[in-house]
Amino acid sequence: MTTSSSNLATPEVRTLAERVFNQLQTAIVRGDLAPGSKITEPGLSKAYGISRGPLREAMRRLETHRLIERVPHVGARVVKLSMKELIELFDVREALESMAARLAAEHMTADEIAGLREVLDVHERQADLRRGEAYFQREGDLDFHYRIVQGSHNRMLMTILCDDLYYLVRLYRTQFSASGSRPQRAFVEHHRIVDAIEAGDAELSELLMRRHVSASRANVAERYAAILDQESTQSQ
Amino acid sequence: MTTSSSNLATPEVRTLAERVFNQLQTAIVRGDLAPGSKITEPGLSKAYGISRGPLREAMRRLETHRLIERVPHVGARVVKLSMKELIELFDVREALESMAARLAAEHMTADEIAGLREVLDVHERQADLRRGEAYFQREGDLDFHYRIVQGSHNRMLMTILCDDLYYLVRLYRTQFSASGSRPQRAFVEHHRIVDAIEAGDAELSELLMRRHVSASRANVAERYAAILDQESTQSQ
DNA sequence: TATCATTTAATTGTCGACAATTACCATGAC
DNA sequence: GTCATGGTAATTGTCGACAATTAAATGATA
Repeated sequence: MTTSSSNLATPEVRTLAERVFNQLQTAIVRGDLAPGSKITEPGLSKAYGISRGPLREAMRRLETHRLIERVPHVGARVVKLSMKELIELFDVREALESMAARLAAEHMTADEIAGLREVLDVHERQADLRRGEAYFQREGDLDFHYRIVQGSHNRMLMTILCDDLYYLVRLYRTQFSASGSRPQRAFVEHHRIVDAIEAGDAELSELLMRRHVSASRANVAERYAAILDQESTQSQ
Repeated sequence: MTTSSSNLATPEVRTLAERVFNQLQTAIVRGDLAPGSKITEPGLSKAYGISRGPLREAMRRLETHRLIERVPHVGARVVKLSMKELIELFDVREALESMAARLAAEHMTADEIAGLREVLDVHERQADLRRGEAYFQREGDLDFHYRIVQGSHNRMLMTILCDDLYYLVRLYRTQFSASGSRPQRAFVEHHRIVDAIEAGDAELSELLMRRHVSASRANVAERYAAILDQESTQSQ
């Protein structure tokens, strides 16, 4: 709905399970379903007006996307990212996205590169309009990374990153209410990455993307440490 | 059953769906269910003596592990790896396993390193016994990679590599009847990787593992090209 | 004979009910 | 007062049947 389109290619809802999966997925990412809260099959079944059959299928899909955690005979809970898991997520992203950047430099078409530059332009224009507001930038940032992964022309990479991990990235951004971290720096880095890709320099593209993700992780870790510090000072 | 234990930590079959999932998983990896063959819910339901409910759950788990492919309202087929997808798999492995090696060099405990060396010893002893036979070596090779991933202490990495991709690796080895490729080279590479990990040299561990996987991919690609060549000469 | 439309069979999607397991709560013993 | 034990309620796991969709088979027409 609010996404900048282009990437989210309407998952073709052909079945009840798919529809409810989408609804639940957005509900979790948006925070409507609180992290760590228990979700019960009869409850959701009534809430969404479907039987437990397709609902279980939707829940299993949520589980594979790591948005909920299920225990046999016990139940399911909405995932609650810890700092440790967040760092883990960044490490995996660093590995996969740097590889994606390398492959993108080798396989990306002229059209795809043009589209990538367009994303950067929109990105920058929004930055001029509203300096502080980083809401749209976040989606734009995701769109940028999204397109590079697609440019790798590696379907397995696309599945793991776009279908699995990026949901977690968005979930983290709502859970930690992560606001604009380091916009200007990210701009520059994005530009350099695109330059390297356009030049067909696989090695450089990989290196720059690796640094980019790594810097993002360091920034998040720093911010989180600050929050922890602040909380311990307040409460105790 | 035939695996060298240690890693495969008995998935605790607490439900029918889990049991059937394990049975189907081994059946697919062993090739009892032919690649590309269509599997039907009533068929499997009767074959395994369970209703379609838990069977569908098992099938969905197979789908998330990329062992079958499902199309809504149409059906499911056992996955059939193409050469393109195989290369994709290697690229993803290169990215993730090199990261795993880096993290292993930083976080692996002394006990874990000792276990790793033990695997190498067994590996080498078997190589002395039977030069040509590479059957056990393959499992040993997987065990080696498995332990390094676990040594990374990154749960997300472990899930993606061990729970998802390694099933595909084993499937590929049966589908392409990949026999011992380059045992002596792999030995040396394995040893050097462990040395780097033990020395705590993250950079070197990462580099060596990257080269190791990359060499493996090159080897597979070369062999496959040879097979294709041979087939085209024979049939046409 | 080839192509298209219609029918038909089979498979998947969905539903409601029953059984098994688990968690919670109350009661009682130490 | 704390811990163990039993019972009860709720949730998950499983099943069989019905509805919807798809693919194949049959027949009709150009």
